[in-house]
Amino acid sequence: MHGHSIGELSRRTGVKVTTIRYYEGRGLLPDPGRTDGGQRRYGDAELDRLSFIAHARQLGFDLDAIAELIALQETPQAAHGDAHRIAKNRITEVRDRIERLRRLEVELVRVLNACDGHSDGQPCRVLHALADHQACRGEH
Amino acid sequence: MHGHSIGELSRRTGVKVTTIRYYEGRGLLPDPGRTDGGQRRYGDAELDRLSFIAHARQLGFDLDAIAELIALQETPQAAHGDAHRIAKNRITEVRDRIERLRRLEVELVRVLNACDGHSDGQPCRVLHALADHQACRGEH
DNA sequence: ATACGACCTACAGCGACTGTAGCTTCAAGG
DNA sequence: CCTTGAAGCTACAGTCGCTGTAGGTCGTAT
Repeated sequence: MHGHSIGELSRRTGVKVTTIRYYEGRGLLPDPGRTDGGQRRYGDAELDRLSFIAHARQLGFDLDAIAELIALQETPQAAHGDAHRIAKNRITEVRDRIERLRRLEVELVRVLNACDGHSDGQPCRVLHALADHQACRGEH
Repeated sequence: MHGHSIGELSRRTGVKVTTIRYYEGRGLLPDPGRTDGGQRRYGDAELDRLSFIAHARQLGFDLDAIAELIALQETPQAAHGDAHRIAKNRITEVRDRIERLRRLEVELVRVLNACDGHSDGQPCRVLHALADHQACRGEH
């Protein structure tokens, strides 16, 4: 038997078996060869491509962006502009997300500090602070 | 006619009409009164609760956590511990997320810098850098 | 009385998987 | 060669938090 089984690909890339099949359904992986019994057998090219996908996913690219990047890989010349654009978009997204999360953190700390945790019998002021949107005007 | 229509609640809270009905289905809002014709009519208590939910959602609490916070509001005494725990968990989540995004940003910049964008005819090195998981060991 | 916007229910779809049910196949040990 | 058990197969439902659609009804102003 030559070729890697789907389980072996899974072990080597950390991508779950069901997810690999899902990627195939989405067109990110080609229909691999099959054994007589109908089980998938992969070559090293598929392993490389799956590693690429896994890494790009960890970097937060969505599957459409990854499909586009794969298409660029297949036409190596003149792909710089597109690849750079996709990567730059992603960096911008990440920076925006960080900025928003930082403001969130500030406000969550404010909410938590609204109550000292000791005024027994009184409603917790955290709950009140959560209801109060006035205090965080412009933060989100 | 007394009571607010669902559209009025929507306008006042910024929560879409369909979303308000969805919250009702999820048990976050009570079954409100209805007109003879079957349209929902809300009081101020529902408006307040919806504002609470909207604000908590903006802070990234999931609907289960919000349901728990609402339950705490209804039993004001001794709710401090729970409310603080939920809020602290959220802060921890947000900080983790920021940390991971920061590492992501560093690596995305590395990926983008892998190619100067000018070596025409050669495959773009951004694509290679995306495939190469070795260079970012331990980063994610 | 009519027009028209707002409302109603019920259900399908999104993204990126995950989990389940109920099978079949492969590879190793006896 | 035969059995066993892990690994594989398909197909479809469920996750989360909505959003959108279809096809109808209601409320209010003129």
